[in-house]
Amino acid sequence: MGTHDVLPPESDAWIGAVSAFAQRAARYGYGLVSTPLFEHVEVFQRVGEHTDVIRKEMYDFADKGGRHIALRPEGTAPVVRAYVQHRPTAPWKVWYVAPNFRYERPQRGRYRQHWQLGAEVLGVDDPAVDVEVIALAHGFYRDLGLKRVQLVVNSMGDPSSRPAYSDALRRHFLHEGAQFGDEFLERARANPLRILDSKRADWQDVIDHAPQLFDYLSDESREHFEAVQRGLDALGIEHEIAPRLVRGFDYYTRTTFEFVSDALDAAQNAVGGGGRYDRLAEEMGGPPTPGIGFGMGVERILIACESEGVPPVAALPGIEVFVVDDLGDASATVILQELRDSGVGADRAYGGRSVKAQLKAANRSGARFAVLLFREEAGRGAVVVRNLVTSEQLEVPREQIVAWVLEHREMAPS
RNA sequence: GUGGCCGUAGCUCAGGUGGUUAGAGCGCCAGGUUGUGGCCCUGGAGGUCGGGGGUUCAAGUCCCCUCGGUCACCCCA
Repeated sequence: MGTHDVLPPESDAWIGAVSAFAQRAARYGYGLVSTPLFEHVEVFQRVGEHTDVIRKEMYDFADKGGRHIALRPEGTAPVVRAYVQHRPTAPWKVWYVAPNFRYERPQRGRYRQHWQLGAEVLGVDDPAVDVEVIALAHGFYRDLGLKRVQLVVNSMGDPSSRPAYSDALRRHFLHEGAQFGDEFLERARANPLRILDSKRADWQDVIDHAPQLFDYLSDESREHFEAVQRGLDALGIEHEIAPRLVRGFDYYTRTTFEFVSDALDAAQNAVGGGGRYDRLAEEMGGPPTPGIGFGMGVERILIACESEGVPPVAALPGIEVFVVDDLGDASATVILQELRDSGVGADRAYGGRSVKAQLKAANRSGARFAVLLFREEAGRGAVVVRNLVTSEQLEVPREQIVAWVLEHREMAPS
């Protein structure tokens, strides 16, 4: 099916990555937005009829009411739809973590269902927000400890400058690429920008000699792009200008960017990307509203983290105490609840197994202490505490066990 | 959508040219202490050999179909 499950303990890395992003996004004033897993297909068709995502990767179907539904293939369109629908006051700064679906053959770093972390800002045209959004993504990669992630940026121009460039490109490709067959010519006619980012070796020569987008930028777009670059420079964020970076969606205007990792193998090396989409809200029936955002693939980020040897760590309590029960009454249950209520990670074995087997489980749990409940000590109102690291053992009054653990949990390295 | 490789115990894998009860390591469970883990020793559980069909006296081993996984192309997160 091209889907996959995420199980413990690997899922700890997911919690680590998602919470790191949530923390950073919150520091920038972004709130969480959650949109449905599916939308009317029209919502996604705004991303561009000539894109692969729409042409061949849409996971769509008819529901029982005959509606044409599509599972979300990307994160921006639903967020813009929600903006148009609810009209929150600008600037609207939101982040999300959500599954995306694309009907394509899976391979390493590419899945039919994959998760994206992302952020969007609507209602602001200021290049400062372009810089902020890029800095947010950049900072997140740094939080994770990724060092082999590079930023590439480009400007797609605005609606006033794009048509002239598009025409020039089309003329170039139709003239120089006649030998490449129908697919090339069709793309050249319909959307010549789509050819620019092709990785096909036999097309490269013609692409290399294509007209440059920079030569067609309007003054406004040029100034905007330069302001973005100045902002990145001021933050010390290294970036490379990639004149042929056009990205996979047709809605982009002006700033586009992509983060690539050389820790990932060749083709699937993008760990995040995004750009400005100043016309999208209007195309969805809302007021003219500039917007910018990005999406990052969680699975790819985790592959990159693994490759760089920096797996994200979840800030969650581990098991500190393991209760070994030789009484068979409710004592273990009560002590466990007291410990857990007090903020202590505590676990037990089930099924009335032998003390030996329970201690084996205690050892496996990683707990530093075992609390053993025996009839003899219980008779004088006490329990046995065993340090599983040092094998030291002592008796502690039953009613003092939680206090004892709270007092000793920070001590002794385990 | 196109192409390559692969599918044997929970995991990683052995199982020349088809031939009696399909194996190993790790993991799991139990015992070696009457109430005690990690090391060690002993034993045990666990497998429709992905599924279906076919060839054959006989198939995990050959053929076909199918499902699944994986990698690559296109392109992207």
